[in-house]
Amino acid sequence: MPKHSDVGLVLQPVAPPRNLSREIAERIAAHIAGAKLAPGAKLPTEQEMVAAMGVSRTVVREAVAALRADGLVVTRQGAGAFVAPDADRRPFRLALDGLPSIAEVLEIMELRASVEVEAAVLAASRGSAKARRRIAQALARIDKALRRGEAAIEEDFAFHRAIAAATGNPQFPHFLEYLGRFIIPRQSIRVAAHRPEGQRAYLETFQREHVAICESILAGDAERARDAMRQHLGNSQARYRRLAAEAGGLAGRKKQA
Amino acid sequence: MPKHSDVGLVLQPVAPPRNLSREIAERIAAHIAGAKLAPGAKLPTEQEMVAAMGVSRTVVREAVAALRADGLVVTRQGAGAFVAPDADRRPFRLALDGLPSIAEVLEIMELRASVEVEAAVLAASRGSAKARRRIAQALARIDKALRRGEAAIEEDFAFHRAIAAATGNPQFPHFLEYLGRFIIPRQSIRVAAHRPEGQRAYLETFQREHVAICESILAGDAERARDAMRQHLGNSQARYRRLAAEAGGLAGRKKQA
DNA sequence: ATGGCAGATTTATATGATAACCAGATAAAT
DNA sequence: ATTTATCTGGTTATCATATAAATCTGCCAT
Repeated sequence: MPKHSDVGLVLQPVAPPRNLSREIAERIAAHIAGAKLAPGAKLPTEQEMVAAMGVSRTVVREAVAALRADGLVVTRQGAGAFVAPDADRRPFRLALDGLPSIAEVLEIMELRASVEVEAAVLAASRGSAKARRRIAQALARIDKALRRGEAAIEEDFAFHRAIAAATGNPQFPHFLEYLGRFIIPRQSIRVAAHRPEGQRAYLETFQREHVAICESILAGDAERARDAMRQHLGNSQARYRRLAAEAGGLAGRKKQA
Repeated sequence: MPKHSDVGLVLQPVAPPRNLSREIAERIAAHIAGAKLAPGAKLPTEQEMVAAMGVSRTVVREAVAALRADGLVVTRQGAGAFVAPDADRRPFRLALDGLPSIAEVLEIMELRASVEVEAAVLAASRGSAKARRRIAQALARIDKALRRGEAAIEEDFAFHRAIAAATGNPQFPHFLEYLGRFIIPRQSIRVAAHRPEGQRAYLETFQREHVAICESILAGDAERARDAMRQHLGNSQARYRRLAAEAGGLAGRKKQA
C-alpha cells in the first residue's frame, strides 16, 4: 500500500480547525502589537469589539480569556481590559509545529546539552554536599534498574535532574524538566527499536559515562565534569542520529511545511 | 520624590485577582493531572462540569478556552473536550512569581550564559559565512551607537542574537529572545543608574569583550570563543551584582513571599 | 481640598436558545 | 456484501439577553 501511505499528509484536515475565538484572540494580539499599545493601555470594551468584529460577546470573552491565560492582558471588573505590565514576557514554547521531526529533536538535544554541560560545571564547583549525595544516589538507582534489565529511562532523567538541582539555580532543573518532555518519549523509541543484543553493550557504555560525570562532580573537578557531560550528551546525539538513519523514514517522517 | 519611587513594588495588588474562570481552569487541570487522564481521554461535558462545580456555562467555557490556549486540552465541536495528545508539553515559563528579584535575574543570566557559551562554540565551529558576516555587522553597529554616545542596549542584544543564529540551530536564538525580555529591561536600569563618568570606561571594556568574541568566532576558534563569551557574560553578572549591591534596596526589593 | 454619594460604564456571571458538528445506528442503493 | 444516505441523540460553538459586582466620574457637602 505504498500508494496511499502518506494520504494523511496530502489530505490535511480541511482547514486549521477554524475557531472563531482563537482567530479573534490572534486578531486582538496583533492589534496590540500592531498599534504598539504600551503596557497598561486600555483595550476597547467588549461591546466595541463585538461591534467592530461582528462576533458575539461569548467569542470575545473567550478570546480575552485565552489572552489573559497567556499573560498578555489583564482584565479588571468594571474598569476594562488592559495590556499586561509584563506583556513582553509571554510563555516560552519551543519553536515546533506539531510533533518534532528528527532534526528538531536533535536541535532540542543540542540546546539541552548546552545547559547541562554548564550545569555539570556548576554542580562540580559549588554543589552542596547533600546535592552531591543525591547525584550519587541517582546513579546507584540507574545501576539497580539496569541490573533488573530495565532501560532505566526515568532513572536516567532523575540523574540529570539531580545534577541540575545541584547547581543551586532552580532555573536549571526547571528548564531541563521542560526540555525533557520533548526528548524522553523519543528515547524510549530508540531503546525499543534497538535490537536487544546491542542494547546491553550500549547501556553499559551509557552507564560508564554516567559514572565519569558523577565522579568528576563529587571530586569537584569542574573541567572534567564539563568534558564528561559534553561527551555523554554528544554520544547521545550521535546514537539518536544513528538510530534515526537506521529507522529511515519509518520513525520520523519529514514534515510537509 | 524618592519617597514614592518604588511604591508599585510595595503596594502589590492586595489579593490575587480572584477569578472564577481561572479557579475552575486550575481545578480542571488538577483533575486531569490528579485522575491521571491520558492524552485523548475525554473530559466531562460542559453540562456535567456545570452541575459538578456549580458555576455557569460561561465560566466553564472560558476555563476550557484558557486550557485550550495553554495546549492542555483540545475541543472538537460535537464530540467533546479531550486531553491534548501533547498535553505534557505545555509552554515554559521561567519560575518567577511577579517581577524578578535581583537573585532571580542573576539566575536567569546564568542560564542564559550556559546557552550563549555553547552558542559561541557552535558559531565558531560551524557558522556559515553569511552568519559570521552578520555578527561582524552587529559588532560594527554597537561601535557606531557607542560613538553616538548611546548605551547600545538594543545593538548589544542584536549582537548576541546574531551569534545564536549562527549556530544554525533555531532553538538557540528563539530561547535567547525569550530570556532577553527578562534581562534587557534590567540592563537599562543598570546603565541609567550608573554615573556617566564610570560608564564610559565600562562600555569600552564591554566592547573589548565583544571584539574578542567576534574575532574568535570569525577565526573559527571554538575554544577561544567559548572562553571569551564565558568571560564576557561572567563580567556582566559581576557588574549587575555590583550595581545591585550599590543600589541597595532601592532598585530591586526582596519579595514578600 | 477632602470625603462621600449617585449614576454611568464595564466586566463577571448566569441563562436560554439556535446552529454546526460528531458518532453510531439504521435504511437504502449499488 | 459493500458502500452510501439518512436518521437520531449528544456535544460544542455561537449568539443574545439579563443580572450582579466592581470601577470610574462628577457633583456635592463639609
